[in-house]
Amino acid sequence: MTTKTSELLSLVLGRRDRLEPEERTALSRLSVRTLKFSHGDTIIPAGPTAAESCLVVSGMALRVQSTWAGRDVVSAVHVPGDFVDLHALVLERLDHSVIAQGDCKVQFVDQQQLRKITNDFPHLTRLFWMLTLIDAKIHRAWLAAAATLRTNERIAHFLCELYTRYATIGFVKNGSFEMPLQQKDMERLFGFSRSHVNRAVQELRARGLIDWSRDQVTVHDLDNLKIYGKFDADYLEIVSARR
Amino acid sequence: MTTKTSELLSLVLGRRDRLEPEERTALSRLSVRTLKFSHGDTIIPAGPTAAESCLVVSGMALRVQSTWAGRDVVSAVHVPGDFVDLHALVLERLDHSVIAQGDCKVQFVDQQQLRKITNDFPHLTRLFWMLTLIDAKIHRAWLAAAATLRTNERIAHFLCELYTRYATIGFVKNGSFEMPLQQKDMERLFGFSRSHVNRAVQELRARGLIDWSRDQVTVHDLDNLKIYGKFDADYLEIVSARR
DNA sequence: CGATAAGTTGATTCGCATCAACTATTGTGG
DNA sequence: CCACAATAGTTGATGCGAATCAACTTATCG
Repeated sequence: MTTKTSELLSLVLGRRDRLEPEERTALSRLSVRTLKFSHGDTIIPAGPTAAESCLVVSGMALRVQSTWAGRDVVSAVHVPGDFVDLHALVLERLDHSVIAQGDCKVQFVDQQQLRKITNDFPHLTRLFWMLTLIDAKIHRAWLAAAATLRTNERIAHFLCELYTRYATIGFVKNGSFEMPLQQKDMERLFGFSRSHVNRAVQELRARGLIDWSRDQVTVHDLDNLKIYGKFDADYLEIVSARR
Repeated sequence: MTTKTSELLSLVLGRRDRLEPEERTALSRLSVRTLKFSHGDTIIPAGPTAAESCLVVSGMALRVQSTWAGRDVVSAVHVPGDFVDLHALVLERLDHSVIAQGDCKVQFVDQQQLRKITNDFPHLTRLFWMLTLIDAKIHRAWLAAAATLRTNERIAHFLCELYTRYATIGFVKNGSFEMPLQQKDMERLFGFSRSHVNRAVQELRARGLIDWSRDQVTVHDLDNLKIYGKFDADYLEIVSARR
């Protein structure tokens, strides 16, 4: 199933910078395959890089590192509009798998065509590059959080991040968003145990900051959640600029 | 002090891919300023991105996140040959400062000129991109380590990484390398307390894996250090390929 | 409506922070 | 060059945060 369009891509890049008409045309000429995955499916396996890069259309995709210890660790979460394995365009081996978290629709873009864009459109290339750099910023924010925050704060921080990312794509309604991750998944995200996560969540609830039922998170008091989780949205680079 | 050469840059990129003569020429035409810093100096401040990117020539540079909590966290260490803030070329705000760890020599490269390279040399651009992607891989490896390893293992893992990175630039002699970081610095790296780090180091010593005196680390048993620290060098992408 | 999975609660154990000496090393000025 | 100061490393005691194990309750789904 190959459709001749990638509106989504123009939209995503257009949020961060102005696109020239010919750039939009080039993007729309990319042939994409759209596939659906269900919970737990491997979208891209670790190892030698694939021939396609993928873009999340709906649902959530996780980057899962299989550590030597046998435990899986989630190193990134991706929401609609995120280009997940764009870096595979330049790297030889993927250090992680991409896994569907819940139902997930994904557009695959041929790497040859992307590479051609990097040959012909320097400005677009910089924007692609930027997307991977924002991922790196998020990694660093997580690292800083891991080194300085305790469970409760860490979870608050993460929820602020998700809230912000969902808000920019219009997925937050009345302070609530659909939550593809459950409490038990926090284990693979941060290495915290299930019961401990649960107690942390209860603490956040008790403070009147959030509610978190199975598949729905409601933020009651964003300002204080940010303070509690020591969250500063700067790192998400949600600004438009000439790049 | 502006010298008209950047041998180092050709060397660094040339390790990961074959460079065309005209690419080498373009790199060597970059004007660089070389500056020296001493321990604790700020090489690049956080905030609005600077007009230059920098390349470590000698010594060590750290990326330091100033978290909301007031505590500093090191999110990356950089050794000679590393392009530290290349990502500033595309981003608007730097999320961290770059700080000298011990004496440190750095080459500054003008961003305008780098940007021009991204306009004219797609292949070089992909290689620059790759450098930032390797940084991201290291971030992810650290995240996985943070979620799964305990102090002792974590330090072993980090020493394996440093060993490997130093080895590729010929800084390891008889299993020893000069260590710009002291035990007390591990606190800012991982969030571990000084005494706990110390006990971990002693454990590694007792196991006959390493020695770590003030400014020198000696790896006695690399194989077992890797096993102990669950280290797999794959993520450092020390391979040459067409990119 | 029973089966399964997610969430919740409690008890126990252990890793790591913290605080507080103390020792060894490096650096400094007289 | 030595004496002293400052810093890094080491050791011990104590308390807390988080893992672990086990039971139990609540949701979800066939």
